[in-house]
Amino acid sequence: MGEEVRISDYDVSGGDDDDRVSEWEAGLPNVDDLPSLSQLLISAEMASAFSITAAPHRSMVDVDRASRDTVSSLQGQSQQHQVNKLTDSKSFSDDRDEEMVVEGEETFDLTPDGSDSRKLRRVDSGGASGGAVEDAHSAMRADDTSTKTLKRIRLVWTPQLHKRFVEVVAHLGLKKAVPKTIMQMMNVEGLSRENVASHLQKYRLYVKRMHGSSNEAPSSSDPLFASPTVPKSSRNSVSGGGTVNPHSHVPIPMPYQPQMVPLPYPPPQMVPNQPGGYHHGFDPHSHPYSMMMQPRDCQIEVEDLHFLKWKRGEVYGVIWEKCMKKST
DNA sequence: GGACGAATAT
DNA sequence: AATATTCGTC
Repeated sequence: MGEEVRISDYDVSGGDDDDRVSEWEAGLPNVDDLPSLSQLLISAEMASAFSITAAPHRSMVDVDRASRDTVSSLQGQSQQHQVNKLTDSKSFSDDRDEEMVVEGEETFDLTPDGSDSRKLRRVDSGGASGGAVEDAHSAMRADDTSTKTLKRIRLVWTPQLHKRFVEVVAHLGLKKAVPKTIMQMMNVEGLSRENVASHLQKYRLYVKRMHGSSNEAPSSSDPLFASPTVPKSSRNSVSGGGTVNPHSHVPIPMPYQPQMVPLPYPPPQMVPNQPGGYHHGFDPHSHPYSMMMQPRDCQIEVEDLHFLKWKRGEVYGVIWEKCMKKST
């Protein structure tokens, strides 16, 4: 349902764009209607009062260059921007007890330019050199599917991203949690299997390490471990609701800052990065896999997971939840 | 040949 | 330390 929208959003086939461009151009004001760029729009007094100086004259070349710079910088920054946005937005966590307000449309997007970036990587392992510099025009063209010269930039696993990762791994169980599956279930645009594999490797090491040291809560040594979730009890079979998730291991979170704000799974989403036939991210009807751990506050651990059904970006129901007081 | 996971590189 | 890349294996 949402998929078609996404697909059209990322449609890069030329025809439609041409129409829209000409439509857009038709709506532009006539040259005669536009004031000269050099024309003063405010009085001289006003200008001096606000220390406004006249902008230097700009030629078409300057304007063109500036717009290219803007485009290329946007392409370069968009990923970091997205990541930062995720990091910043929820800093004021207000924990709701019931009534988890979740914006179903919230979506991760790590794609630098909104188009297929998964294939961008190492197009030129040996050659390297002026890829990004080369043809500015091709960079501006909407159809970038052939010019994959952008290098995938280093992914930062924000607490939000990691949280979703942990949720998915917990849902799958450590056995079925393999990179590709995780990647698909995380449903994050621009997230590659390699990204997940690397993170998963670290995660497994962490789990192993935690398993060895019988005690949970590394406490003082690792302040980042102030995780609100439950590392222990991954062994005991899940009480209540058993059928839905046979392996509802309580996830062992990695040392990241606690994330109190529930970050919902977005509705299944077309991942434009996926090659060819992959567009079925996940079917929400047959797989109500969305779940989240939502610690209320520091005193409460979440024993089991909250499973939510998603449909058209809305929560249909909480299947179960179970919390338990921390014994301290 | 693709996916996985461990080893290794950055 | 975190993440990416390589490489042997299935």
